[in-house]
Amino acid sequence: MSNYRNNNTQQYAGMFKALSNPNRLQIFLQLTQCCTPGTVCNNKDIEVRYVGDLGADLNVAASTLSHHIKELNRAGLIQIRRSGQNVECWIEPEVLQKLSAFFQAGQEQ
Amino acid sequence: MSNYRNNNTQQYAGMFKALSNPNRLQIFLQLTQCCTPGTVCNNKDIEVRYVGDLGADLNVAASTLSHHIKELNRAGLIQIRRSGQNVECWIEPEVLQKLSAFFQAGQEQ
DNA sequence: TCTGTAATTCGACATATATCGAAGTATAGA
DNA sequence: TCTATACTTCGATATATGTCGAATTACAGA
Repeated sequence: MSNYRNNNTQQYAGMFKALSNPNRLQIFLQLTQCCTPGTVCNNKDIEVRYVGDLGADLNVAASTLSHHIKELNRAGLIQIRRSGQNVECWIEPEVLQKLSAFFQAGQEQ
Repeated sequence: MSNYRNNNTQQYAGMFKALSNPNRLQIFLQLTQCCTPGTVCNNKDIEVRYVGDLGADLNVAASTLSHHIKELNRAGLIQIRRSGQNVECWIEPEVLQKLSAFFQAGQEQ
């Protein structure tokens, strides 16, 4: 047993732990939605959202939201960057590719 | 926001929670390995293992192993069936497809 | 029926986590 | 410099989780 997945068990377990909380999963899913309803999608754009917006329909305290953002970032799932008063969040496409491939690896043989 | 992923947030969060424990993730990964080292793979076979074997290199008590198997099953990630003294475990291929697609959905647009 | 192996259930316990509110920091704008 | 907004940090707390060992159940074989 020694393929790339088994060598990174801790890392993946950390990602899944971050996604195991329904509120965090919602935040993550919002960041995977590439365009706001009614607009045209553009392949090349990476969707960026502000922390505050991500928590808008989540019904948690600001401090809790901040905590969740930090956890997602720590797990390597999202990137964050301050922009004035706001903090921008986004997902690097490689993260989604990596996770998708993780579950495909078992199917291909 | 209303695609198939967002409508099943709880279900997916449950799966990720099950995979968030390193020992459970190891068990899951073992079940995705379709053939034992040195043998020839066969597409058509679903890999089945006994509970005891899955815990062989895990260093947890039998009761803990049993608990983890139950959690994985409860999350819908693995199937179990008693076979004599042993209990067989396996992953339905659709589960892997579903999880892989979950992370692909954000990339395709 | 007895024995041994495989697995589960149960109760206990230490640790981790989700959440909150209060207080603090960072930034923009008047 | 003052104020408002966005976000973070901190401490507290209730709840969930991972783990164990002991006891129990399921089954196979002598």
